[in-house]
Parts: sequence; structure tokens; C-alpha cells
Amino acid sequence: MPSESQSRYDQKLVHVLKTSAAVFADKGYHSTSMRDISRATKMSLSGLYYYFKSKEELLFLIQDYCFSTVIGDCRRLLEGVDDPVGRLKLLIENHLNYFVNNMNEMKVLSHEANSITGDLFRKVNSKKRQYVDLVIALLGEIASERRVERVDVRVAAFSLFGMMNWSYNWYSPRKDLDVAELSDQMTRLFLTGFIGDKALKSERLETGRESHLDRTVSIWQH
Amino acid sequence: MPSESQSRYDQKLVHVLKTSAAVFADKGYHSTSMRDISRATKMSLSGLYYYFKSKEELLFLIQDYCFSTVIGDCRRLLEGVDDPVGRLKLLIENHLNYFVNNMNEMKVLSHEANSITGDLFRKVNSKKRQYVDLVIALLGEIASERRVERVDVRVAAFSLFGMMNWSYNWYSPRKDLDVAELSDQMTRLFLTGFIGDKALKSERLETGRESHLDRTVSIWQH
DNA sequence: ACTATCATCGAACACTTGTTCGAAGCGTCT
DNA sequence: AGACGCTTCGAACAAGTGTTCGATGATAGT
Repeated sequence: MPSESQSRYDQKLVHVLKTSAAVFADKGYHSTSMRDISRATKMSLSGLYYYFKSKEELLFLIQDYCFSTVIGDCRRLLEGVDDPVGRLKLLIENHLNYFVNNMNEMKVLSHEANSITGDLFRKVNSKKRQYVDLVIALLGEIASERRVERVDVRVAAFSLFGMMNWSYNWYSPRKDLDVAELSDQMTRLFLTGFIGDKALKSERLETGRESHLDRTVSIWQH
Repeated sequence: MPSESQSRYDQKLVHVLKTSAAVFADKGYHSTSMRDISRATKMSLSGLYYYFKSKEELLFLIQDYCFSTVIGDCRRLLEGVDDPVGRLKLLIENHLNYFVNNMNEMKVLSHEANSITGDLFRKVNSKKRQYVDLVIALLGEIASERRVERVDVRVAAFSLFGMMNWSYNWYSPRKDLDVAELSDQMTRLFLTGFIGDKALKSERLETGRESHLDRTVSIWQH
């Protein structure tokens, strides 16, 4: 009966992807063997190959799925918001929220970006470029709107990504701030630095935070 | 004759470390085989083991050497500078300068931080912690001096490291700003964001830049 | 109950991996 | 020349790698 939203196949595939992502995040892609994946998923070694045709494609599926969700959520979230600064706030919020709720996948996405090659690499990379270009364009708008000077937009954009993506190296949900606060901190840190000391005086950066977070939880979580 | 500053052994070791770092940076530690290293260094496979007793120790030597230099240069540079903001500027400058001049080693240091295990891992990590604690303490000083509020120092510190260390993912000496400008940009971006909109009005962040750079070139370069 | 499709498995293959060992080459001092 | 210590090497080993193949179990439609 095809009444369920996901077929048995899809459910199991997602399960395999999620547990694989956890193992990759823990041991690293290259030092994880297919036997490790087999052990973690409780499937036979050869049984795995029913769901993907190589270890590299497994990595691709994780990265592609993860990236698509981030970009998709982001697009949906920014819809109808015109103010560039507001858009950037939402983007940062979405990015970090997804990061914290899917640390394994995001670590694999950030850390194993070059562990994938050939066509699969190009596919993931084109999505990444879309995302990066979106941020660069956004910063460009803000820069011209607020007359930001002496700032290289490319450097600023990658600095922002650095701030956010580096978090897989240190962020611990137990001992650190929660997502909302973290997002707040980084938004203020970056945005104040970017648009300089002139603006942002009366703006409340933390406005309308809670309402969005719930809508951005990921498919990965069951 | 022992008149030379470095023995034949040391010279060759440094050469091996430097070329190995290049290969590791290119292909990643785990997917680089000892045969790759052998090919790149033009030494026999077994000949390599005269200089270190395992592949992991080779990685350790690269990371340890690299970290020691960064910290050492940093300590020397900050000597006698009392103003916390001035100290932070110099630290960022030193970090990025070393990063750009030793991209291979720094990529290996950043990207392969968890590819090392056991005692060797602990050794590298203790140096890293020293460095991180230095930055956190520095930010703490600045925060209390300038009465910075609503800012988590830990988050700020790792955001700074994220900005700087992420650069191995995008920075290209050919198409991007040079080190001095890059350092300038990130310093302004972070510092303005950190101390908020109140201060930094009349300060010139780019003061006294050139003079320091020459003293921080690395041993790695021959 | 029969069957066709989906899903899973054990066993094996061809290959690469890091590391070791004993022997040989090399330069330098007596 | 001879001998000693430093440096280099070829060959081999045991272990682990990703992947394939043919066969078996499960599931659902008729």
C-alpha cells in the first residue's frame, strides 16, 4: 500500500545515510571502512550495495541530501523578506540551526568536501556555489545600501562561513549556548563588524527569533 | 664539519616534512600512502622510516613543528606590547601571515587535527589549547577594558579561529588580497564586531603593519 | 499456491596498505 | 687502507580494503 509518505526503501535508505553520517563524522570518511558501516547499520557488507553503488556515492548522497535541505529551507525562509539585513539574519539563523540539529551531516559536509571526486564532486560543488553566491550577493546589497566601505565582500562572505562552519570543531550542545543564542552572537558579531560602527544602533538583532526555528528542523530527524 | 646551522640529517628531515605536508594538503592524510610520500620525496619506501617510525609520527612532526613556530613567533611578537587590542591585532596578523606563507602545513594542521591519535594527539592538543587560551584571555581583557556586554567570549574566540582557519578552503594568493590586506580586513571585521559600535572610532586599525611581517616568515621556507 | 519483484546475504577476489628486516652504500676519521 | 657509524634500499609480509556474484529469503499481487 503506497499510502505512507515514504516507502520501506526510502525509510531504510535514510536510516543508512544517517548512521553512516554519524560514523563518518566520528572517524572520518577515509578511515571508515565499509565494514564499519555494515556493523553500525546492522546490515551485511554486500547488502549495503543495494542502496548505493560505491562508498563514494554513499558520501555523495549524504552531502547532497544535506545541502539540498539547507538551501531549500533557506529559500523558503527568505521568501517575502525584502530587507537584505533581515534576509542575512535569517540565513545565519537557518544555517546554524541546521548545523546544530544535524552536526554529523554538517561535519561530513564541511570536513569531507574534498573526499569526493569527479562528477559527484562537481554536483555537490555546484550547489555549494549557489549558496555561496547567494551570500555574496546579499552582502553586496547590504554593502551598497549601508555604504559600507573598505570591505572586501568575498573575504567577508568566507569569514562568515568560517565562523559558522568551524563550529563543528568546538561546539558542544551540552556546555555551550543553545542555537538561538549562538545564532544571535554570531549574527551580532559579524553584522556589526561588517556594516561598521555607524548603523545598528537602534536595531534589535534578536527580534523574531523563536518563530522560525521550528520550521527548519530537518528530515534527518525521526 | 659541524659548522653549518643544520646538519645533513636536519636538512633532509625538513625537506621530507615539507614535501609530505604538500602531499597531505593535496590528497588528505588518510588517502595519501607512504608510497606517495616515497614518490614525492624521491626516497625509497623503507628509507623514510629512518626519519620517523610511523606514518602517524610523520603527521605529528609536521603539526608539532608548525604549531610551535606559530606560537613561538606569536609570543616573541607580543613581547612588550601591553595594549590588549594591539596584542590581538598582532596575533591575527601573525596567524594569517603564517597561514598564507605555509598554506600546506596549516591546512594539515587545521584539517587533519583529528587524524592523529593517542599520545601524539595529546601533545599537539596541549599546544593548541595554550594558543586558544591565550586568545580567550586576550578577548576577556578587551571585553572588560571596553565594557563589552552580551558577548560570549568562547564563542567569539572560536568565531575568530573559524574566520582565520577556514581560509585554507578558499584563499588563493593569486586572486585574493595579499596577506596584509587580508589581515586588515579580518581584524577590522572581527574587532569592530566584538567591541561593538562604541569604540574604534578614531583608531586606525592598519597602523604599523608592514614592519612585523618580515620577522614572521617561517623556517619551512628555504 | 504460484510467481515475479524486492531485499539481503556469505564468500570470495584482486589489490593496496603500513611496516619490518637484513644487507648494502656512503662518507669520515684513524 | 681499514673500520665504523650514518644513511639508504629492495623485497617481502600480514592485514585490511572496496567491490562483485550467485543464491536465498521475504513480500505482495493474482
